[in-house]
Amino acid sequence: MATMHDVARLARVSVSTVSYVLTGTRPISAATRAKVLAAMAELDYQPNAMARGLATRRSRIVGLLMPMDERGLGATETAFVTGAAAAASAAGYHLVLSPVGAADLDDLRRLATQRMLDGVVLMEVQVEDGRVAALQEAGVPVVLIGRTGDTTGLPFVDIDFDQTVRAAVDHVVGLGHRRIVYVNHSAAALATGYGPAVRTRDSFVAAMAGHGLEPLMIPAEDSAAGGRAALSAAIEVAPDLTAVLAMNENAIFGILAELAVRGRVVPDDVSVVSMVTSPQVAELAHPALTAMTSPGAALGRIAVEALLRQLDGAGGDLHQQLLPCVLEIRGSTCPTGPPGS
Amino acid sequence: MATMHDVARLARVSVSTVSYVLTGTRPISAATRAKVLAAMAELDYQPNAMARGLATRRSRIVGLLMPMDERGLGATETAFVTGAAAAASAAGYHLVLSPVGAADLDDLRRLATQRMLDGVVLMEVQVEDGRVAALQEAGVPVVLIGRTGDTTGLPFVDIDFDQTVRAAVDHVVGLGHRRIVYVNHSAAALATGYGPAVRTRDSFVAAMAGHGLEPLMIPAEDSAAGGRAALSAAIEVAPDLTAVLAMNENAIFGILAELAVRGRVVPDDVSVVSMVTSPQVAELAHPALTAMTSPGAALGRIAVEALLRQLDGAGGDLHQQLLPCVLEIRGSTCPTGPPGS
DNA sequence: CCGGTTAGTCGAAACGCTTCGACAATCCGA
DNA sequence: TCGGATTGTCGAAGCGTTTCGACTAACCGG
Repeated sequence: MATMHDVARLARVSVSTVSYVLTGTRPISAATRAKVLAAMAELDYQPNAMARGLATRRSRIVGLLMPMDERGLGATETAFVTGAAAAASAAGYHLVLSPVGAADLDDLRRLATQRMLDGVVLMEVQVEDGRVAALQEAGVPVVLIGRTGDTTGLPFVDIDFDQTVRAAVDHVVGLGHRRIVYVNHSAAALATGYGPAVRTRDSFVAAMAGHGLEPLMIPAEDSAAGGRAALSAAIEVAPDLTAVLAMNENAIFGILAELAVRGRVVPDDVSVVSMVTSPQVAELAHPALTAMTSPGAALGRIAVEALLRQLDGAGGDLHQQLLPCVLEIRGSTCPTGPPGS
Repeated sequence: MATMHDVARLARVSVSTVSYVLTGTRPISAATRAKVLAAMAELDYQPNAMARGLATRRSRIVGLLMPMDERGLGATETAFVTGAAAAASAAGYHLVLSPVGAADLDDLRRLATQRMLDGVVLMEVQVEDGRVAALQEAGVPVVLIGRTGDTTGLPFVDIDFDQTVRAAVDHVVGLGHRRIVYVNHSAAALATGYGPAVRTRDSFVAAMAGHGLEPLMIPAEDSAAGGRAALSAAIEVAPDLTAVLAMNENAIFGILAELAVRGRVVPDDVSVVSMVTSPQVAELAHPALTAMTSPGAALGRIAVEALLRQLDGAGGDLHQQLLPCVLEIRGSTCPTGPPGS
């Protein structure tokens, strides 16, 4: 635990000189710099992060705020986290994981006011999200993964759900499908204004309308059982369906199971596309799922990078970005049979 | 951003008095305490975490160190993370996620010497893991999730792989199966001494021997494709196999797919048990998988709690704990048919 | 009624860094 | 050759806490 004092003494310079060598804030002669660096190496010196943080009023820590209520994270959210952690670490920042729900605004405020976090990335953003305002009041820079209803002045990165839904719809319509059902997130998610749920619903309606088709959406709990129930419900309403798009990472396996039970084979009888999915998950099913593959880790990375840029004052332009999901055709979709067959 | 000075001035007491009210280190009269608390409330005061950290030499931050090389985290590891985050947060600590691989020991040393972390939880521990020594040299308290080969003096929490494997083997043997193959993690994981891989291998051999059966283990890459390949290999060696135990969370779906392709139905022809798995994943398959369900979040929680206890000096006893996986019988296992049929 | 605790408070010195103002020495163009 | 920049270094004042020693006033047993 050598301190700067020790280094200074050993190098026979003043403490401030050591500091300048470290931060490059002022010019230092090559000779002195060498002496100081040698002393540092000899003492195995590492600056004390707390002291530096106190003096600079910057902790070099950013927070990743996510509600951790229910069942933990899906594969997609996990990718955000790892992407964010990697980006932070690459920039010499630390990433703290704060399980602070949309509910406990007081916890959030406390967290924000402690000045331990230079900024935060907010995950699982609701269309109306009190956390954003709370953080802004506390003067903590924020970047959203996802977005609120009104995004004016708010930096965010999100999946381009509209593009995603349209691409998926276009894909199956292009294959000849007409009777298409969209299995969304849960009714509860829809009700609380969970962005991905409401946005995809709206886009689905619009996309189907664009093709002159009737939109049929069914919400599903985020579990295999939920998926089975949803598919049963869908078949009830539209026995003649030939394609299902599913948003819900876990539900989709239930959907496949229920289709199998009912003797409808994928993709011959029913085409299935998984909506915001990692390749690994898509490969789990058999046949492998045609999917809109999510930008995953990139989202987390970009969010953190935007946040750091904002911190480094470079600021200027507001970072608002939508990342597309890209269609990867695997084995779960195919053209409809000849009409009338 | 009120400071302690502001509070002190408003309450007409000295700074140290405010501090004593906050920390309870010295007796304070009820009247003064009330004044101080009122002032804090009025100013919306929150202690500055950095300053406190500097003065106390304790950051109230613990690290979760995990290599984030490959494909990110599986569902099981994700559960560790969320469990750890929740536990830290509940204790008023912060949890930083540090993607520091087993390789970059220098990064680790730097991290450790910065005194930003009061202690760390180490994930994905190898049987020989240089990180442990590096951290101990730096004087940073550690708790492992997993364990090294020699655990003397090292606090850890791990899954009881021996119990898990035995329970799974006993289950299928009890159902009448004799020709049983174990699909392990990848050959690479085995080679680098990844604990779960080597330990389950050994336990499997022992458990099978205990039943007078021949152990057959096949490594598999951690992907659906890996699982398919592994099952093909298994059938090559043991065409008459009737049960497969699989460790590999992703591979297992490949195994199921390959079985389906080969016309072997689960569970009638082949019983399958998934080895260290979350219920959600087990429910994804159809039929739902009989599985040894992993302690998941509990592991992360317990690790952090043990670490914090260690930090609070309570210390004393070394925390070494193995958590069992519990067998949950679902649809993927059943008794063998009548002999000779 | 007196010396010794104890309760309650204060001031000042850390903690380990950054940064500002000052100062000496060197440089350069006129 | 001189005066103003520039370069390189130092000392000291923070940053916002905790904590130690000291002090006062009240308390208590003998």
